[in-house]
Amino acid sequence: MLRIYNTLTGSKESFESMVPGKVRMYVCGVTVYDYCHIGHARSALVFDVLRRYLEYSGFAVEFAKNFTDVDDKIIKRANEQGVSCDHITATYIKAYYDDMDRLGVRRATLEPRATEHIADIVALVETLVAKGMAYRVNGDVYFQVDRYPGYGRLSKRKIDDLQAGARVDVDERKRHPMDFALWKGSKPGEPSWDSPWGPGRPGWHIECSAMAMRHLGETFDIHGGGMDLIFPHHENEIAQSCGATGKEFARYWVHNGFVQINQEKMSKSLGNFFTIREIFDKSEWPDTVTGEMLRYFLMSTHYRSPLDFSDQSLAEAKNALNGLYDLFERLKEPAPAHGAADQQMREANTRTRQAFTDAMDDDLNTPNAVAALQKLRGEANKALDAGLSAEMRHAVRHEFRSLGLMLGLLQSDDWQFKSQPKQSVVGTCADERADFSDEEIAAKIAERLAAKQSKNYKLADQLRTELASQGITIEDRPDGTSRWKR
RNA sequence: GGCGCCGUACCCAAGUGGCUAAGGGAGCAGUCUGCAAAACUGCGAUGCGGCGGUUCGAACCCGCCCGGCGCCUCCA
Repeated sequence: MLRIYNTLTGSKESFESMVPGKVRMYVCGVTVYDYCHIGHARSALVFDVLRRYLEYSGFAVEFAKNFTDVDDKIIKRANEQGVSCDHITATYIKAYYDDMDRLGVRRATLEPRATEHIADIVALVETLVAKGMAYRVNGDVYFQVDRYPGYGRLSKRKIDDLQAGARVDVDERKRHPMDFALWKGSKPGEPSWDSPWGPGRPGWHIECSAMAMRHLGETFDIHGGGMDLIFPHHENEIAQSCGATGKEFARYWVHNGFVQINQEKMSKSLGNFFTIREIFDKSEWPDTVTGEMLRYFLMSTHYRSPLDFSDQSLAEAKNALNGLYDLFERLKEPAPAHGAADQQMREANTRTRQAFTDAMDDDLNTPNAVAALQKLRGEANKALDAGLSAEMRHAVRHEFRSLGLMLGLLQSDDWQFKSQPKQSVVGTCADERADFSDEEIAAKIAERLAAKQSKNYKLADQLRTELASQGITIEDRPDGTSRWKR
């Protein structure tokens, strides 16, 4: 039974879906005006894992993740580049998919866009106006926060405590400083749609309410996003949604913590952010390996804690994964029909699955879940020393694959091969390395093997040194063959 | 000013009242190896920012202090 931290109540609660066997969740996606950074990756991954775990737990998951494709920032970016808003959004939606695919983030079952739901949005705003919860100022429509008595219950704030205008000028036309735009009259040249209040476009918060209600119903199970969305975005979603329907909006509010750089929030204003593609481009490993490194890294800290990104932590994730994949290689070796350690291994598998699901049930405690996998690695290696049958070896690999699937890890069959660094393409270093083709390396290795067999170790070592000078490392295997990597 | 979070070994990171404080990385030692590399095995905090308090018992609860951070504005 999953227990999950609900921001609304401030405590871990047993998760019970409204409809048995079915979960409906909505996660705030991205505003498509720029490339995604690691913070976006973390959020996407957290909810990808939540979705995977719910599915493992037997739920059919209806998962909506939106694209905000009409917004001030998009308009600004389009004007800067002298292109249309459509061009901007198309560009960054494509980039988003590229990034998410490399991270192994599964597509949501529904991916609504704000511009495709203008009619829903207008209808929702009309309802709020009719109920007296929203008012018109020229071509704009504002939500009046003091008409919704529950305002502040998600972010635990009182309206009076909010220092409106502390860092931004208050719009004098608003009745209360915290009132927010549901509909914005548009200026010439901006994207606009007809409405009862004249040509305009949606405010930021209303699209999520409209799309969630359209696709998941007026009340649904889980609503998620980054911590920073708690206020004002999600607070406002609740106000306008509950205000319109008189029903609860989402039942469980789930928020992930930030990615930081040197203990500080990563943000564009501080200029200390890394885009996802930047990490892949800079990585010396192939994309599949880099993607798994990132996933492992992001899973090794609890989703609600802040997490510090660095090259070192990424390298540690790589090394930790190496240990797992090395075990998988060992498991592939020829094995007897019966093993002395089969029984204890079987028990270890069972124990691990229990520990893993216990960890996941406890508010998605992925660090503990990963620890359970690592513990099984040690047990499997010891069992291997004591003797494991072919069947049991297969069962162990299957256990890792099955549990790893919930985290999107450990699915590769040829990681060792793939984890050779990708070939450099530019720079003097690469030019030197390009001296040896794969064929030449193979020839050198064969030559060295022959030298070894005739116990001409001097020559063998000389060949190894020669290859090492080109950045090629040789590993001898027990059967006398050698493998190499750059 | 309001609301909130964090401080656990060299580094990362679980644990939040009671068996020997998970797990990973690094390091060190050993096994294997012609020598290496890789791998495997072993070792590692009498203590959980500090000081008090509650309790039979606290890393975990309470208070104060020190240090760091977030939200209150667009932000994952």
